[in-house]
Amino acid sequence: MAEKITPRSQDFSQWYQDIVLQAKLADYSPVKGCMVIRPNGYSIWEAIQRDLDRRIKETGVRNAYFPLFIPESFLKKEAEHVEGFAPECAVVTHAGGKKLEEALVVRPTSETIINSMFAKWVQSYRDLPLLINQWANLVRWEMRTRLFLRTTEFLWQEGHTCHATPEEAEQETRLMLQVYKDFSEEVLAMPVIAGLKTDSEKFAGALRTYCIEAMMQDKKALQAGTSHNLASNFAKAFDTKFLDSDGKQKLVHQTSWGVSTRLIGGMIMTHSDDKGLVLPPRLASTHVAIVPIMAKAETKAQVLEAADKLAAAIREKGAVSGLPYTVSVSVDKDETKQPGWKFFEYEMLGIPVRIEVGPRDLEKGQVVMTRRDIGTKEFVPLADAPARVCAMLSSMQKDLLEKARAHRNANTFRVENYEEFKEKIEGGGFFIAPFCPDKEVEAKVKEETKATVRCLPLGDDFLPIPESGPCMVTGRKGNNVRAIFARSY
RNA sequence: CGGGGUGUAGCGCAGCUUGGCUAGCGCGCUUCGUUCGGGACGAAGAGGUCGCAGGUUCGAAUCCUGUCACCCCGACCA
Repeated sequence: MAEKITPRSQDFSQWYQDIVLQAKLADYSPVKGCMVIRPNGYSIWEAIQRDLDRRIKETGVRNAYFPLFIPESFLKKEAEHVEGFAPECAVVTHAGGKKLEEALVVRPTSETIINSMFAKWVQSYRDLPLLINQWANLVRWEMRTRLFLRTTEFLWQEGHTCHATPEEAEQETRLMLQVYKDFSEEVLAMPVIAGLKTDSEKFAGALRTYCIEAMMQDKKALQAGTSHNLASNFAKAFDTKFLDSDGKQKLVHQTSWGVSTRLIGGMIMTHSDDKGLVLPPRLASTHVAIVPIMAKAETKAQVLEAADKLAAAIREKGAVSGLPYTVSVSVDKDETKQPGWKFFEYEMLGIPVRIEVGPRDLEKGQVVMTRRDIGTKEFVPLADAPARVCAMLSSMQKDLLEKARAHRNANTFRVENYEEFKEKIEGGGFFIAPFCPDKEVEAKVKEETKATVRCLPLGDDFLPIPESGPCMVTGRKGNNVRAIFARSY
């Protein structure tokens, strides 16, 4: 039984944790840093998988599966890669009752094990492009963990592709970035900024890393997905070559890209409120909860019948409404819980639409509908209810995105100089400024302000474009680009 | 690894400063009855090696020593 949620909005981490635990999305596991995903949480992941998998396949990518264990030597083949990942690897040294000849690393990402196979699969330019994706679990032994956002083991999708030319690889990298951006905004209703990571933030082993960055309600940034142009770095290490049409042996150009269960955390921190979870309809496994008011014995049968009929009518209407999902309706016939209790529970769980059907409504030929995010009650004639539900689901999906976008835009600022930035960063938000990316300068900014360059945004999108000017931090002129600075998760 | 905090019933906590009788409270759970349009009420019940180990004492949840675990903040990262 869910207890009343304790609003602890002054402490965003606690608030977030309350939502996760009380909406029964996840639990702490017996192993520190790992997470047990409960059915409520997993159904969100299933919705993400279903939709994103379709989008990925539409680009021509096919699913496959590679092993959990990676020989230690594979990881060491790409110098930058091993340096980046070695500290957070879990390593199996014993198995079958004895010490292993070669230790096995539990995959922190699969570039190496996949390249060991790609090297065999790719022979000719006719084998290219090779477009592979896998849904898998990973282990990264981080120092600090957070439910959904950074757990020791997590679920993700990782795509790995090989191309004949650098141009094709770059095109694929950008294509998948766009897939992520569209997915994030259309399905999670989470607006993101697509951009390029600076060298100090890029993936270990990549030529370039692109990312999508979202703003949470506490105005901190969350990296929600990445797409890497790996160039031939791994191809060199694994000798992944093909014979081109010009008769020459060439190294393939590769990409890799992924999003994880972190998206669930981001979605929660984007939409939820002190009453609990708020689920965008496209992620909900139940869209409509009908609560029949069954108190009076003489009207009970009539109310239940009306509720069942309404549920059927909504399902029917949903099927022809053009909504990109099957509208799922539940009728709560549990007589041991009072209606009020049910209302609070459905709010906690984030069910998008709640409908009350009671004897007084039936007399007037109406029902009471409540949208989770705005919470105002609406009296709707029974006959109009199915259409109204579909319209509500559709507008809720849109409104959540717009609300989050408005929040982000209202907290995105231009800054002119470093002093101004240092002052304003205390209030949180995104800060856009001309910047000349440089490892040491970025380290200094992080040290002094706890903020990092989240990305160098692509395109103009909504962003206020700073006048071309001197680098915000160093004051140097020339070669500056727009950068977004923020504190992040 | 550094800083802070917490371990007492399934969950949330009080009690500890200043040791004392049978360790309390709220929620939840069980049974019965009345309820039911925003978290119902009454009655009766079940549930505890007070994180663990050692010490001081006539007597320890309480004092001392050690130890373990977890949470939050930071460093690392998706």
